[in-house]
Amino acid sequence: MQNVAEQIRIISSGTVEILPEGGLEQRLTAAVKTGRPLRVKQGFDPTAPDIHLGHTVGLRKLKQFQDLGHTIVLIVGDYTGMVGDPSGRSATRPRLTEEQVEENAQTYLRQCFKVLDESKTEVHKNGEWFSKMPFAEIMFLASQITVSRMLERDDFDKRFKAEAPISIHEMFYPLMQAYDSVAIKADIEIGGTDQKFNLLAGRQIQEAYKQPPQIVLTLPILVGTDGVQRMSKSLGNYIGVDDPPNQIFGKTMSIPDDAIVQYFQLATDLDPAEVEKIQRELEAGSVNPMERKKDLAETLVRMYYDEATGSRERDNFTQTFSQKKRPEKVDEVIREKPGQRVSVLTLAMDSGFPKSKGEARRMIAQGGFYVDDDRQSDPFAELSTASPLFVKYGKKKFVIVVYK
RNA sequence: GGAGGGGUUCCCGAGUGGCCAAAGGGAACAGACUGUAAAUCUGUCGGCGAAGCCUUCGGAGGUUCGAAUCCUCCCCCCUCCA
Repeated sequence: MQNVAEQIRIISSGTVEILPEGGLEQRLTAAVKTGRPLRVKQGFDPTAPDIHLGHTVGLRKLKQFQDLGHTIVLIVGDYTGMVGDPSGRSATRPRLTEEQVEENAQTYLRQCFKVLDESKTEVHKNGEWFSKMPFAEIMFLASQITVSRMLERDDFDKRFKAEAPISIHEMFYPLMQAYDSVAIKADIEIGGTDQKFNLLAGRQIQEAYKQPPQIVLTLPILVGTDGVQRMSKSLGNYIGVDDPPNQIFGKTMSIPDDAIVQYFQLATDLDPAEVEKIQRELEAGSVNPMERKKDLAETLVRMYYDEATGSRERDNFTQTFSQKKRPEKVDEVIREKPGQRVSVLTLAMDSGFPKSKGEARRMIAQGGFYVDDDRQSDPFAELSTASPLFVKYGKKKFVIVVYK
């Protein structure tokens, strides 16, 4: 295990807050002295099984802990998932079946292990303890926190002031998450800044159970591809670690230029000094943001695939969108068609892209439909079906239609 | 239990008898431009066709020449009082 100062340097990089001050140093010192690694916890809801770059901010922090020899404990919130973290608009979530939870958890974990080392990760479902918890215990838990304290939590506070409904069971969410820390004897829990309240509740509940309160470490929230709202699956502005390489590359290219630096900071392993350099370049306008964004996109593809794929996607993107040439790989569809000719409109439909004929007509009318690199603006023009037709529908959709 | 408010096209949200396939915004998509699937500007944005027609405004009925708009019943959501 490395010396304490070095560990602190690594761990605290990129964090927003570490509470309480000095607590981390104490724990690490004790860990080094006794040779007992720290238990570092993070939980997740099994409701949305796809992890995206936003999640990787935390996961990459966990990986750092792991590399320093500490133990990572992931909590699958099958019971907390029944409540749903009350941050969204809907207070209650549909209850998932056990199989769904299991399936989501497996998918989720598989993706987590694109970042974390599976062999050094401990995984628990919180149903392990909550399914057996007697009511008396629940009452004890609930007695540890007051309503007014609960109302300090940002979203409760807002909803309370707005006279929006807050269900009692929602207030159990922080308590449950807190109890998870008791159950697994967490030394540290990490989460996004939005998790601060829940993380601190963990400290309080651990004390009630006569455990040393965990260190709380918060991390910045990554913005989504829209550059405004937090990255989330439900907002549809996410880049998933399971996305195919061209998607990771393309979606990254679609983030606003302003977000480039933040992505480098939070989603890649690029040295902070390098990131600063990029920031200065961009601010000074001495570099084309597109180039830096391509660097970013390539880096991300490399992280979740490999080096060759990264540079291949870069070339492919440049070729397809800057030079408007055909992409490297184009799928083929085969259609039955008697006779030698098809109308442009039929071909558009046969490409499989339009949701309706109206949409296809619009696309053609707007000049977004190409066959063999020629723009087709007349839906009734006829084309020969003798050879395969290379179809470009809009700017991102390509296919080769073969008639037989 | 009582009183009141509400359910509109992907989302938010206007519309209270015909001019409504339904304002406005967002998202999305296309085009132009460009240094990008950035930004900006313009356009499109229920379905099928040439004009026109068909389906849509929580559900089922009804009034009317005509309803998202009025009536009846039902379902769901929210707020307040108790």
